[in-house]
Amino acid sequence: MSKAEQLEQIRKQLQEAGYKLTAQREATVAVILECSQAHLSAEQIFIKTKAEVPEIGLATVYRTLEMLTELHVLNKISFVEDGVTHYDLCEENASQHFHHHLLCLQCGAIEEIHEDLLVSVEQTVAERFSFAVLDHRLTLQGICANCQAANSANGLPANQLDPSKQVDISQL
Amino acid sequence: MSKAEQLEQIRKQLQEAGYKLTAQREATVAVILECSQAHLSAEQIFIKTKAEVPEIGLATVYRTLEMLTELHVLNKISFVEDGVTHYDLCEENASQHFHHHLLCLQCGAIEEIHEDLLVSVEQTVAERFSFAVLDHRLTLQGICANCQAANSANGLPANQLDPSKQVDISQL
DNA sequence: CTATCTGCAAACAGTTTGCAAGGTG
DNA sequence: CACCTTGCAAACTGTTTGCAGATAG
Repeated sequence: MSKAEQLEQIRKQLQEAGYKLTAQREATVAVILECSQAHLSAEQIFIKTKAEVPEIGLATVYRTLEMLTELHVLNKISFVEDGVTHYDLCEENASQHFHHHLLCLQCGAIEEIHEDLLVSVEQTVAERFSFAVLDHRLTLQGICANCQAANSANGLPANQLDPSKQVDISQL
Repeated sequence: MSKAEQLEQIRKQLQEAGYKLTAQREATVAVILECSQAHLSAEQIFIKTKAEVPEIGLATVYRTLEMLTELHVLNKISFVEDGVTHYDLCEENASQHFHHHLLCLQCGAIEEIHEDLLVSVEQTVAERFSFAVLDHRLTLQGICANCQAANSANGLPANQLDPSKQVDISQL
């Protein structure tokens, strides 16, 4: 599905839910689609949207994000426990199951995995704990391929954190 | 390992790291050990500690929690994206791998699973994405056994959320 | 005795809310 | 034209910090 189609679909969802189509909302949605891989925070979305629609206020962005979360267009997430909420675009298809994330502890990069790796895990839990699984949140923390290569090049163990290279993840 | 032994061990860790053993810190650690299953927030820990040591201040609790997190005695977590950090006691044994959580979306109960269910998942990711996994965060969201039973008793589908029973998870 | 630690209050950052003005359907 | 939506500023919440006095080692 193309960006334009996605935007059109979200627009329709808003309308069906009885919301009005304002310039601010469209611009916000456009920014979110544009940067869907970036896991932006509200503030970051605000700044990017303000570049398009300068008269927008931060409160409106928050209200729009809240709205989109209710409509299951977005998911709130926080990888780092720094009190900042980031927003993640939901998959457009039927599967309500949330995708997984790989968080590089060295460079802070976040990669998404869209295969569902937890089918058997969820089955195990359902059986062993009588727990009916509806969704999941999985983040694997480690070192991405790039940083492994960089570490090797510097004569360091590839699969161990290089503290000198480590960025402050809470700044992301 | 008993509570007393754990407390003793943490006390030793503090000392070795060059921290002083104050009454406030001991009381805070005691509360955390006491309620290790409850995933308390800083405020909740403060209230329980103040019951023991009334002259303690909230800032001290925050500073102690920060300290214990650095010493890898605690882990910061947030199941619900409400901006409140909760604290989770680390396993005392060698395995640095974080345990998993089952979050009941109906009653808000949180169960811990201490078996590592992700060995094969991590292997898959390592191979397919060249990602060196160091740790993980997994929360399975669904309906606990209790709520399933309650739903059944009320003639509702056991494995589907009963909205009328749903508590505000962000209040936990 | 000295460096660390404490409580308090003020400062902070992210988010939410009340309100009057503006815009959509 | 009625109601929704907006921007602004003020309020709020969880957390952090500066400081003078208290305290552990």
